[in-house]
Amino acid sequence: MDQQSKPNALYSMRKTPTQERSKATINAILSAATRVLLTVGYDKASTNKIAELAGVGIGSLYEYFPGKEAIYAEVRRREDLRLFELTMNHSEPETLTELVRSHVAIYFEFVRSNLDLHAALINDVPQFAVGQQELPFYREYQPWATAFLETHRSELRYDDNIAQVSNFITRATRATIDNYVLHAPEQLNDPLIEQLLIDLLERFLLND
Amino acid sequence: MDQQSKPNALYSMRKTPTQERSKATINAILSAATRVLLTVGYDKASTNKIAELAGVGIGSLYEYFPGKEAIYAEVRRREDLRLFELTMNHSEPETLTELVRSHVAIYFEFVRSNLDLHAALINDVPQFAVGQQELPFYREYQPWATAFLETHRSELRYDDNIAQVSNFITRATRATIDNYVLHAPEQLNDPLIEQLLIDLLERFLLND
DNA sequence: GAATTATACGAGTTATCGCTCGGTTATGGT
DNA sequence: ACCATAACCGAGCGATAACTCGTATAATTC
Repeated sequence: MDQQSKPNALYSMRKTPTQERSKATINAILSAATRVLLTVGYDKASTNKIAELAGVGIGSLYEYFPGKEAIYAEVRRREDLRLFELTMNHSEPETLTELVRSHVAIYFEFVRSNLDLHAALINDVPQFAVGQQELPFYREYQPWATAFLETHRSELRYDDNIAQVSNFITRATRATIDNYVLHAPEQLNDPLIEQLLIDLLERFLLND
Repeated sequence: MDQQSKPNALYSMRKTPTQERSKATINAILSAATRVLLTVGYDKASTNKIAELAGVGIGSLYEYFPGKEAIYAEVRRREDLRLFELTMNHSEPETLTELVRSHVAIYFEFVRSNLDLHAALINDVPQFAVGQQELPFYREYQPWATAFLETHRSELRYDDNIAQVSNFITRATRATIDNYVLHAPEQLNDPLIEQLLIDLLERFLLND
């Protein structure tokens, strides 16, 4: 009864900060964690190292995070949130073609703008699938995209199972680009790849 | 001059075994490593634990592997090789449609047959992209697939950049299925998903 | 069957890690 | 001005990790 029994206590924060300086501390920790990840990798990153680089006492680190997993879960969550906002703040697309093109382009630009970090997040940082709350992007974007497809039903080849189709193309898009980030980052600058992906999605979706 | 200066000494084996019993030892280590991965995860897997479960002295383990990374690189390599053999030992496809269908089906079956292991390999085990030799599948399958597409050029929508197109669809296929393995494993049993992927690829490739 | 080489072993050394705990310092409310 | 509490601190403990090295045993060679 004494210990916290939240289901995913391992991956969420401990205290919720109220004052400004504590938020600054948390940011310093997350920023240092990012730098450590890029220099020594997830495996050799330690809470001590992160705290030291952040200029923060190790005790303070444990005030806010139960461990290294939670820190990197938060780094990932914030990046994911950033992607979501980039995607949604863009001008509302009118047509399906517009949707596909702009969202693919946004994700390409997103990973290109900080390639090393995203490669490290995809490759090194475990995703704690079990018990962790879903990432913002999948949780928020998915219903939105499904609704969009619904309103464009007439143009679609698949007018059934729209939710699953929407899910499928979201996954395929992100997964394919992530694969290039990891295994062939140099090709991300080749416009052909982006063109191929857009083609792939349009041909699949559109009732030509 | 004394120390080995192989570029990727970290991820390859030390001694190459000649006798039968040493091969058995290596197999025991790899098998134990797999079991440890599935029970405690990559992070908490240790060489000591692996050796103990394998019924092998810790000294013996270090005769063959420079560390935990190398062990899991080898586990991954062998699984990848198995996939390659499954794919290539299948009856030679005649048409593009046949190629797409059978290879997609083979990969679906491959991951379904040992879901936990593949999820762990994808999620937990770093891929040591830098300095590590490419995996067998990508190295061997890719040229073969490209050649196949070349001989079916007439049916293709893209008759240019065939190598890149071949590369692209291979990556997209694997990446998409892997994404389901990680984030929505239950849907792998839904025939709709497999159908969507086949559709996606055929529409993209074929000059209808 | 002796010499050589390959294989196996595991106690022990060294390093680092995660994390606590007792305590100090800063902030905001009243 | 005072107090409650939020934030910060870091020495140090216990656990566990990676990895070595001297030694013992099995296999192979000639």
